[in-house]
Amino acid sequence: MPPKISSLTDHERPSVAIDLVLLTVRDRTLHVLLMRRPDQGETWALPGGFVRIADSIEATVERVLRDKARLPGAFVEQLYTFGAPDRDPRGRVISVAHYALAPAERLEDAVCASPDLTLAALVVAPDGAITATLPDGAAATLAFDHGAILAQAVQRLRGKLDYTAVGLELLPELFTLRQLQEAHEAILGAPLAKPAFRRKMLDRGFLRPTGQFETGGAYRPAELYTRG
Amino acid sequence: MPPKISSLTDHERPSVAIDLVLLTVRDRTLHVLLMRRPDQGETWALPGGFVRIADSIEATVERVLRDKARLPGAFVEQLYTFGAPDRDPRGRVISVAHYALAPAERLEDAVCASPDLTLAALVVAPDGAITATLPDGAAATLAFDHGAILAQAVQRLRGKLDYTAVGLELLPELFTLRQLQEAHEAILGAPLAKPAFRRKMLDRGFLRPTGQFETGGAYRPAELYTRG
DNA sequence: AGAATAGTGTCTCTCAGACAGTATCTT
DNA sequence: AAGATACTGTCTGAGAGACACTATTCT
Repeated sequence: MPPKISSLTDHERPSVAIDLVLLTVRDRTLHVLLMRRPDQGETWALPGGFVRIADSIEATVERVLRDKARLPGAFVEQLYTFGAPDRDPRGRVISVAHYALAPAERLEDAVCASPDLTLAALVVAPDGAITATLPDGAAATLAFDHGAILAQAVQRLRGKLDYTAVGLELLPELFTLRQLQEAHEAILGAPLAKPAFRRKMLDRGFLRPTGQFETGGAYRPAELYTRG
Repeated sequence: MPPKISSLTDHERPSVAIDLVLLTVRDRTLHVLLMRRPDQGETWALPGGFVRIADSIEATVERVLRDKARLPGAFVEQLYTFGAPDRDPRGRVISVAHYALAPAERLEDAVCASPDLTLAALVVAPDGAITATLPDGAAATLAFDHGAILAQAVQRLRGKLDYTAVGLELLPELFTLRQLQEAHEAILGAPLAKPAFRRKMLDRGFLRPTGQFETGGAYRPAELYTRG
């Protein structure tokens, strides 16, 4: 019997999980959805779940998105697979990390529906280190290597902003160019020039004007756009 | 006992493997290292191996690189994790795919040392589909989902060419700008303008002139550069 | 001398950043 | 009318592509 086949049956196998970095923008600040971990003291964790033997990775992500974050159908992309032998003290767990984006309202609904969820603001230090700040102002202690996963998700998102329409996933159906620019600025942590931002977005054809305008504002209403 | 803990012990666990897309440039064409699979008929596969329970993913990659491809220390980066339940007919195997780059000479040495290895040229069809062509001119039949893994590796490499010095990994210690340009052109499948290419490479500081010149050429010798 | 390639100078076009200006809405 | 914001026109500088030119080596 060739050794390759025997490896399938003989060797002890690790558990495989997925973890989800669910990001949104609220109050001009990037936020992440965290779950309370009662078994780990006052630490917080990214929503996650084990990959069952008959499920694909994508199906597992969708299940976690539905059951733990109550956000089926959000934008998701695979991020990186973390497999250090000691990353989870409970045993050997390899985690296929994903990041997901959703409008703030949808995440707020999810947080209201479950007392174990919270939205933590991401504060970027001058040296680039990221701190997740809980609503009470305290810094969240993250379980396992979830801090590293979070940092990598933010980095990936920043890189994708330049050449994709990924920022649109953070906004509701109809939005103004100012909202989109504020979302970009929140992710990049730096201000952007308005005229250049407008031209770039419109020239690329990622969005389409609707002819409708925002209401309720104190000043001149801006036009509403949608994905196009 | 909370359900999270029980998942670690109760559930049936998948096998986890790594697969390696080992790329190089030879004769102005991108090539990939393939292994013969006697148990799968006349099909070819990417070098790979199972992640042992106490090994990290990186250690597994290094082991495969050393034992199967005989190329320790090559440039490697994680690519994507493939986890469709039916991707391997022998059982449930989740594969963390990586891609690696090495100079052609080093890969040719590895191929000479092992009769189960070959270098297949990657021919890109007008529609973008990639065919691995064996030295005898026949198209290689790839095992499992290795065709999809290969395609994704090429796509990632193309994207990285623009903003990183990743092309240098494909060349020997000393190289000319023409060699570097030919490597880029082989990966992109399109010709590049010489002056623009020179300026970009030199301005970015990725490489450093050595003052030495190539020898044995039929015409004017070009200066040799190295990483810097 | 001629051929082939190495390497450079210059023009243009595109695009991002910056600034200032005009337009339109609310109070 | 005043004030605030939406939206636009224009200048400038950086960088890529195209082209032509000079430089150097071998036959």
